[in-house]
Amino acid sequence: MADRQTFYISTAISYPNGAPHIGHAYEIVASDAVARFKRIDGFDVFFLTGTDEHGLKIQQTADRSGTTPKALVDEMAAKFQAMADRLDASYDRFIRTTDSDHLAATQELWRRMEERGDIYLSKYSGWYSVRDEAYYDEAELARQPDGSFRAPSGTPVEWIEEESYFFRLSAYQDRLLQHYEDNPDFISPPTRRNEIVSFVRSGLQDLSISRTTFNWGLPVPNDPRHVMYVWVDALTNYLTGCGFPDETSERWRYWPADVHIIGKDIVRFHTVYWPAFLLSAGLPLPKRVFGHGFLFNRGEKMSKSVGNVIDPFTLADTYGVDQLRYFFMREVPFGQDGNYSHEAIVNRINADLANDLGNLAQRSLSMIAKNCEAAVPQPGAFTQADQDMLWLADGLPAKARAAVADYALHTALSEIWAVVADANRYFAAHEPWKLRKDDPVRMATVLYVTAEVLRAVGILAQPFMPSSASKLLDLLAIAPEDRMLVRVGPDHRLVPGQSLPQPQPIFPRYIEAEA
RNA sequence: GGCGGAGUAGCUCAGCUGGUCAGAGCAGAGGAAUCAUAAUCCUUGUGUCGGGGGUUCAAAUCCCUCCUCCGCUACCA
Repeated sequence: MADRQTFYISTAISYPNGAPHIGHAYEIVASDAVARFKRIDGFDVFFLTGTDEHGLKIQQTADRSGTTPKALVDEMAAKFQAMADRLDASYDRFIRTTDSDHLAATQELWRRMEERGDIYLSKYSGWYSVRDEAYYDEAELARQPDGSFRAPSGTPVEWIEEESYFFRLSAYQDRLLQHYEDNPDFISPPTRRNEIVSFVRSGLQDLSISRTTFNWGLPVPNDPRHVMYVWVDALTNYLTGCGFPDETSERWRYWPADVHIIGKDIVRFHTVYWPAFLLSAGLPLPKRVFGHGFLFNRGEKMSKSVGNVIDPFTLADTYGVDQLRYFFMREVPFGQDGNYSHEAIVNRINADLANDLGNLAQRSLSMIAKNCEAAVPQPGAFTQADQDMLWLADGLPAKARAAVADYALHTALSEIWAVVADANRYFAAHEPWKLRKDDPVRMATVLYVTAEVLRAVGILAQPFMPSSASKLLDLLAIAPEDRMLVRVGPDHRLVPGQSLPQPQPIFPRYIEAEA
């Protein structure tokens, strides 16, 4: 156990200012698939997700709702966690930035950056729109006839000066560029890397990292007038999750993270600010940051006004958790934007799951149940065709590993389903239903080979569709300890004579409800 | 404006460092089979590989240019 290689993966922590939506669902499902994949590949995995609960907006929302920030985030965090559970996310910790150990971790990170001389007190000033709750650059403003300025949104702005602590981000430009250079995979996919490199090359300004205008946040060490602002607080969750600053914690072995899975909109914070903070604090940097794309509803961004906001719980209820997970990961190349629609989801469910895999399992296993005394058949000598089919299945772990190493989850699934398609062709070509009378040994061989393919596919499918894959492996009487990736292949074939349970359909077709 | 990415069959896209690269899946059409969740299998694409020019024996694949779309261009989580 202690010798196993660790793998630490995190999602971004969600800002629970509104209900969880499909974007949150997408991110956690994809991250979960990677976490599960690594587990069945023998890694000692730590999978972190959670909520980012401080900040002005939470405070304002709470004020508007006549509640307290803490009561609000307690309620909202529970929803996010419920979504993670509903989607079968196998997180090891659900972290909340209001957790007590997070205060200790964040203040310690602050102290270390301060010790390094990277934090100083100054004034944060700028054109502020009260109505937009945002600062604007002078270049963005429009001058009015009376000499005043307006924000791009048309709202009035005023010049505000506020005392703030700053982080000396400007000092890290060269070190960051060097790090990008030395670690080409640090930012993925490459298009995001290009953007960040270009951004950092253009020069970095110091970063305001505290606020005095609201108090729903973590206090700055030794200066409680200030709360830590946004990123110092939020990003540090990745350290808190594995025990920081207690380096004797049993979870500290997971740091540095192998990957932070995040949306493409927050790549900069994770690939510029975060590594700069860590460099300043003298901590190792995460190995990789992966910015995934967004899912759009028929090409349109979700918005309340358009009325196309979809509740992840409703999706799970409508299509099934595994079906939804499969769709997310198969339909859109991870890292790119994609679309979803009812038609597209139904098509995947019926074509890939029910027809290709579900039906293959059903047709082969029911023949075994009826003609092989409900036990793994005893195969005869393998022909070249049998051998070829088995080799294709045996090759899946290597292909899937390569794809997952690049976070190409859609490619991994594509490889797996290519073998499913091959198995359907193999099955049809050898017509075991005709062999039943004139060549039972040959029939048993074809059924055996098909079952072996199903075993491999079932093992490979676990990270993506945990409960369905588990059912499939149950139908093959595969013991829990035999469901690791290393069990795929010639050394651990199905044992002839092993009795099998009565086959059950695994992937039902999605039937359109009558209008 | 600057930097970067993309434009390939109806749809979604593979095609890395030039020579089976003109492809896959889905959708559509025809056929076969009946073990199976009316599932499966086989057959079927005359696409100017965004336009134009160039390099080369040979270019979606390299260079130039034009058109269109998209991302980033700092303190919003």
